[in-house]
Amino acid sequence: MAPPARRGRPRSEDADARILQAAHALLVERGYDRFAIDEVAGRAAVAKTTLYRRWPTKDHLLVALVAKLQDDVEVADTGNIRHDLTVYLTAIATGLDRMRRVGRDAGETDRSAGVVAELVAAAARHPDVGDAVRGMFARRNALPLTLLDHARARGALPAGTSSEVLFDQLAGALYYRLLVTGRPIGADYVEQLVDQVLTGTTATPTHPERT
Amino acid sequence: MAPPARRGRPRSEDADARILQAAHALLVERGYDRFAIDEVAGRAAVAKTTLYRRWPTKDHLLVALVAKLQDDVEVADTGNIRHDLTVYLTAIATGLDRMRRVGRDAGETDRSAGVVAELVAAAARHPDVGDAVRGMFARRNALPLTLLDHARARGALPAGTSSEVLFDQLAGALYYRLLVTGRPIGADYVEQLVDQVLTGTTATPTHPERT
Amino acid sequence: MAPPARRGRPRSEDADARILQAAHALLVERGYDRFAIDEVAGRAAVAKTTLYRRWPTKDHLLVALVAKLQDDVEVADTGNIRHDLTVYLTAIATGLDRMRRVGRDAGETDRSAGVVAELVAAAARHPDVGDAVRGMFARRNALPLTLLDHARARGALPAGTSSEVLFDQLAGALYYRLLVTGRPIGADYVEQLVDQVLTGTTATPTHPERT
Amino acid sequence: MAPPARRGRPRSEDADARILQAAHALLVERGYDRFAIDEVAGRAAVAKTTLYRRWPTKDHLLVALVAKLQDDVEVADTGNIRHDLTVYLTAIATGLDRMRRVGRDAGETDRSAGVVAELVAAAARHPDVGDAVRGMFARRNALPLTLLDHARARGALPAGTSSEVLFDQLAGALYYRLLVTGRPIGADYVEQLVDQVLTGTTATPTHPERT
DNA sequence: GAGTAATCGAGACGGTACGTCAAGTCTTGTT
DNA sequence: AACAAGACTTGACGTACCGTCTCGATTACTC
Repeated sequence: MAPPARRGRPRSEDADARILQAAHALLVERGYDRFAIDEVAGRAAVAKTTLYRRWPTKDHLLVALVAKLQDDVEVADTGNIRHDLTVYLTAIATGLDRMRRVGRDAGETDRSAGVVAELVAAAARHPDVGDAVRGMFARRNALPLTLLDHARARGALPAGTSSEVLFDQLAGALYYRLLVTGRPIGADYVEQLVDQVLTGTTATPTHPERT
Repeated sequence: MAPPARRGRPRSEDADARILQAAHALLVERGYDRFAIDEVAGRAAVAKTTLYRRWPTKDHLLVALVAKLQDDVEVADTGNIRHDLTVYLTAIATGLDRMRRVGRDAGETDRSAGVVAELVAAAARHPDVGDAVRGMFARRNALPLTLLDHARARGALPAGTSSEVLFDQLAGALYYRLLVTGRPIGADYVEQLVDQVLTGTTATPTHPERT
Repeated sequence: MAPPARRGRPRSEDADARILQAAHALLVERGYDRFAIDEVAGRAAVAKTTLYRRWPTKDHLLVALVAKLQDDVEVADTGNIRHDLTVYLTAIATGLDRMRRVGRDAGETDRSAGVVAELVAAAARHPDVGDAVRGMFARRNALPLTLLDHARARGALPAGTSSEVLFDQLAGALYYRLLVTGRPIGADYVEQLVDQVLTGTTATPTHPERT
Repeated sequence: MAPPARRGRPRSEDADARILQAAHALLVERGYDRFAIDEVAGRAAVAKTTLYRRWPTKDHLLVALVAKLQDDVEVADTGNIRHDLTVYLTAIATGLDRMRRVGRDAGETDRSAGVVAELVAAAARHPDVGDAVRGMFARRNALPLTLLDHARARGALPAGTSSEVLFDQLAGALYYRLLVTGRPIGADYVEQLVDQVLTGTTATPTHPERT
């Protein structure tokens, strides 16, 4: 079946691009508050109507933007769960760290959470934004979860372990640091975290692993 | 030493109380957006300036409010780390759950994070609010951390374990669920979480523990 | 030539009208202090921004309002300068007297200058308001000035007389009474004033005048 | 009779002086709006209470201040009315010109009326301020009025002339220029004004006068 | 010299309005 | 239809200044 023929002038894809680009620039410059839709439109040389036709809310635009920025983290299943997790979480941590700096002057050293926090708040404000955000995370975490499933299947994790809970422990620790305690999330932290989460669970691997 | 002589009319403690009370009521009724400073002042029968003299921002008021609401969670050190942690985390989870419902109609079932998310965002927006929030959490978490330290000291946790990282795994998982994935945080989840975190670590305790 | 193509939504003339009307009503009711922009907007059923887009200040609004209220005083050149001036000045005096009562309860007998004084003060505060006010008066006084010019041309005034200075004497006396001494400005006063100003000047008219 | 013995601490005359001085400085710097009582008190190193105990209102302070600034214009009765008036009015004009510049940057060329306009408006707002202002002017104008009376008595002015109306013509013209038309008030203007007012009236003097 | 009474400095307070800002909608004419 | 431009509604924000009040500390006069 043919798609229902659209009538009238088609939407400009160029506008989409310009808007997102302008929004990105502004977000980086200023952070989410002091981020005005009017100015995004202005910079994108686009009417506000055009913008609102695409994203009904400032928060919606934010999610769309973050979703686009979200570089797809590669997940390799090398068979060494400890190594694979470390790589994956380090990538996440790096991304978070980049975001937390958004909208702040270089010199500022406050350990704040920036855009991620606003994203979370936006998700809390609008149900549909929440759905979008959760969907984004679900898609993103699908691969690491199967990674854990595979590890358990081959005996690298105890049978009773829940992949989901295990992943909560890992990702949760990262976000907790970022959003709540504000403590730094360096490579050493990630390693220690993975170590400690897998301690005992991998103490008696069915298959030997390269450490 | 004499207390530094106060000059000028002292601040009305009554006003403080009335403001916080009004703010609390309004927050519960409406949630953080649709929570207007003007109205708080109005309900507290206080001039807006009086309010702003104390808290320069809506966000500042929020933190002050949450800090006051924060009922001190009791931590008992029974010697059974698994049990103590479960009790503690359950208390936290219950508190979070209560907060997430703030400002929503009873019927609403969206799994959103409400006030906590806004708190986190507020912390990200203003450095000083961030400091306050982090301080609040630090104070709150001090006791459970020593709990873990004691447990390790008596051999209930492996020597190499970092209390802090361990706590991140636990609290982090809770906040991650609340703020990011939005999945429910029931008693069963808390139990499974504690179990899994202590798995292996407590598999070979130096001292036997009363279950 | 084509009129410069208007872009965007045109300003609502309806809003203009409603604002001025509301402002007028409120000014008459209350006087210039106790005249709140918020309430003008409210009564006009217009957003405050809509009002501020047109007049950036309470003072600007006032001038615009007074300029509109300013009923054009008819000036007839009957050839009898004494008569014509008396008529004109009486009209002015009546207008001033009406304005001075604006915003006062009927019973109040204080001899104050009301709106005119505020208008003058507003002109002193903002350069652009001053320009507007001066322009308003210039337009208004143009006719009587030519009246005087004609009178001098036909010999009803001495050749050396400056119309402008003469007019200052007349109008000035009125405003001086209104704003400074606060003494009443009745029909008899106007007549005496005109008499005295023209005394001697018209003692030896070149052309006879009808009294 | 002895004055009723005052009880309690006497008012500090020093405070009076400091307040007026500070008010003067601030008025000159800023003009009447942007002239904040708080700042006057601050500069005078005086509590606001102390200030308000003396002048119940900003406007009252203004009048008191202007009254003090008002340098007493000398009036000499030389017998030459034209000359005496010119001298007197020139003094007034100079004073007005000084006041109109108050609170403006040197470069500003707008012809506005500054403090005088505010004084007039203040008089219009508060009845008692109005009384004070009118009293001030009455005292000030008493001498020139008797000057005119004397001139009429000795035949230098026609018998039917009203001194008051005549003075209105003179002073009125000055204030009209200052407050309404904003045109300059130079020495030449004053001379022309006096000339024109006395024209005809002094055309047939009983006693000859030195021109 | 111990009251008594008013003043003083400091600064919080209630109140009122101001002018601003940003979000999201609507109305033009144009493409 | 979508678009650019820009006016519109709504709602809140944070500020400014006024004039009042409440402290504790002075500073006189009086008894």
